[in-house]
Amino acid sequence: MDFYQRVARVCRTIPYGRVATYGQIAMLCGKPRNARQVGYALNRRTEDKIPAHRVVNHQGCLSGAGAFAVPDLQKRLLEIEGVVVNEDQVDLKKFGWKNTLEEATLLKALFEEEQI
DNA sequence: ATACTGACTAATC
DNA sequence: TGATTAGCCAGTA
Repeated sequence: MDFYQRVARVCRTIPYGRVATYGQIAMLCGKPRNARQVGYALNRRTEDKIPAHRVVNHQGCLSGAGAFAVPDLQKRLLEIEGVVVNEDQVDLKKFGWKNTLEEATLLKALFEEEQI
C-alpha cells in the first residue's frame, strides 16, 4: 500500500463537517514525520476524489496558496459543511477531527492487510 | 550521489 | 502570544 494511497484513504475517512491536520493524517498513515508529504500527496492527487478541503495545518489555517484552482473554494466547501471559517482559519477545538481509537485501529489494520 | 524544494511541526526566543 | 529557527523526508533535477 503506497503512502499516498493511505493518505487518500484517511482523507476519505474524515467525517463530514470536520477537519484534520497534516500531522494527524501522517500519523494515521503510520508515518508521523511525514506531514509535508501528506500535503505533497494531496497536491499530486487533487483529482482523486479526496476531500482535501477538510485538511488544514496544525493551526487550522487553510492552505489557500493556489492549492485549489478557485480561490476561496476550500473555504466555501467547509462552510457548506457547517465549518466556521474566520480569516482563513478554523477552530480545531470545535471542528477538528477527533479520530477515535477504533477508527485509527481500523485504518491501521486495513493498511497492514492490504500492504503485504 | 548531491542539492534544493515544500498544502508541515515542534521547539525556541 | 507571536515570530523565528531548526528538524523533517519524499520528490525532483
